[in-house]
Amino acid sequence: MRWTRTLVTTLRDDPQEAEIASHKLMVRAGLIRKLSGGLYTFMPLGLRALQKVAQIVREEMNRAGAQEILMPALQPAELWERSGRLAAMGPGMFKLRDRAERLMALGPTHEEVVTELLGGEVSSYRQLPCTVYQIQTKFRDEIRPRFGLMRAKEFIMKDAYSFDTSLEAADASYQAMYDAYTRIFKRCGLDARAVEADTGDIGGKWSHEFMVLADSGEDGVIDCPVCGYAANQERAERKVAEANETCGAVEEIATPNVRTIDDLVAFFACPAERFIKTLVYVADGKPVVALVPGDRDLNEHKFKRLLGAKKLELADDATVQQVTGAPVGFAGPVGLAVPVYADQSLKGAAGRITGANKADTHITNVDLTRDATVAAYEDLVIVGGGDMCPRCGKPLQVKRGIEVGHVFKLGTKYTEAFDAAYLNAEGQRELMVMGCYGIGVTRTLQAVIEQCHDADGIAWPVTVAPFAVTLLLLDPKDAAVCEVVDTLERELQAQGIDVFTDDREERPGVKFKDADLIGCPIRVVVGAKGLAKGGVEIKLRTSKDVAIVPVADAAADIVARIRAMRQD
RNA sequence: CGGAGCGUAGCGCAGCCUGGUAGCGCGUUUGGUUCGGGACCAAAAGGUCGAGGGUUCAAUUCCCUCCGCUCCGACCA
Repeated sequence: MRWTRTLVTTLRDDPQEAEIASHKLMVRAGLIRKLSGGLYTFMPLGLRALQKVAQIVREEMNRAGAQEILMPALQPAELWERSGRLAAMGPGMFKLRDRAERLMALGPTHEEVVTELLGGEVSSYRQLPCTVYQIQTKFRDEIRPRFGLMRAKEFIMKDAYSFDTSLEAADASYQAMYDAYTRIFKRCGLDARAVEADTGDIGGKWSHEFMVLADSGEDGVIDCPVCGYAANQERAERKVAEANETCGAVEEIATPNVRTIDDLVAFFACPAERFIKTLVYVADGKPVVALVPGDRDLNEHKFKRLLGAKKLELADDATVQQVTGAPVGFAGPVGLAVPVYADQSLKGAAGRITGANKADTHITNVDLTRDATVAAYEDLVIVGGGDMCPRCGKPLQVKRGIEVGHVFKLGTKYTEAFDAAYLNAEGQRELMVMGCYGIGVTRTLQAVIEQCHDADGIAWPVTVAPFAVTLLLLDPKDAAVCEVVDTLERELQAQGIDVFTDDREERPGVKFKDADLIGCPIRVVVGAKGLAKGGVEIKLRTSKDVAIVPVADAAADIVARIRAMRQD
């Protein structure tokens, strides 16, 4: 392909809207253009790279035995009512009405559609197991679209769904997808790892996320360097020792205007972990209280899961006043009429300081077991670096990660809602057991750039590069140079190699800079000077070495280099 | 939605505080000199100063409302 015949406009300056490297580079290299918040056009170079990623996904899905289908993005909302997710998704789902005023939705995911579909198609155990997938545009009315393609309102997802006769069989389907994911991210040149994850709204019991480690990642990843335990920070657990403390009688202390943990630390001259933070929440309309050590934050995901609540939010000031009888800042666990849950690290805690449920007052020498009624001691805090690994007890590390894929074991949550049953060998109806598996294809593309770039631009892995080769035509008016370029292009294309030729009337410096920015793995320079020195110049994007190769050997040399890169 | 900031030419920005209707760099067009790591000279095109309202003789500038965008939190591939 020739640059002068292609819509590729590179930018010298970083776009004002972009914050992270991959987003800046995608805009600067002319891969994407923004239409509006969270909505992007793929330009020719960006689309080529996207299609490379999609093709890798497709090949590995097929290899894992999944069948490609394509479901409608536009779906009747009634389907979502049946699964109960119309409410659960809430404003996160794009909704509209057709001319008959029927409520429709733009699919944010496809569990409902696929379960309805397979429920009708599968009637016998002989048809199982069955895994289907699609690569399709999804719509989510994100509260805050961010970082270009990382969190967009419209994005391309590969979603796969497995249907099995039993939990054991479903485990095998899950493992097949897990393995396929590992291969997909490796082939994309990504350093991705699977971590234990929270299941969120999709539901189900168990899930793994595939994380690309990057400082710009939106998720915290907890990682044990000793035993290999890895989990999303939302789910990560820790090992704690029980407190087993004792103390004297409770004492009231006047603490006018001392509300926050920082205030308390200053007032009592005592470390934050000696305080008990009392948090009032409202779970599905009912107030509940969570206790965590003063130096820790509550993990709302864990609390929500423990309560089995659909909705959990921090109580407003009026509710706090009602529950504790005191203004915000003086809540404590003693004498509350609502259920109280405490972090496991507070089991046996005594001699602690907490709110007195009375304005401008705290109490000391609190023994939780003696003075309060705690419904349960459970793991409730956000695990951080330095906490102990739940498996081996060694210190954990925190890293940042980009979630590029997620695999779930769903069980029968959806097959039950849609009565998706089959007849087993004994002729009895049984619900199919499901799994679902997503890859953010557009996000994966950006993650590749986030991981593969330097100060000069993108450094594509050969497997997803929009072109394997950029050919710089340095002297477009020199007939000999043009002929070499024509021949090389032909020879490489005959071998199935994508070549992007910079045939613009630009000075060499401009072409070098743009070639680095766009970042194709191999750069070939054809110019009068080079030819005089004996041939064309071949350089890898990731190396400084330049090889001068005779024109006659150039094509073979390039092909060999690409093969070598594909091997890695 | 809560908090912070921004909106001036295709892109990146200045001007606004202290009103007198716009300027710089990049890019684009034309001509010339250049030509191996983002050249130089000359000329030119390109702007409802986000939208609406208010104050004023006069608003890009001051005030109000709305819209859009970006960043920090809850959602997620």
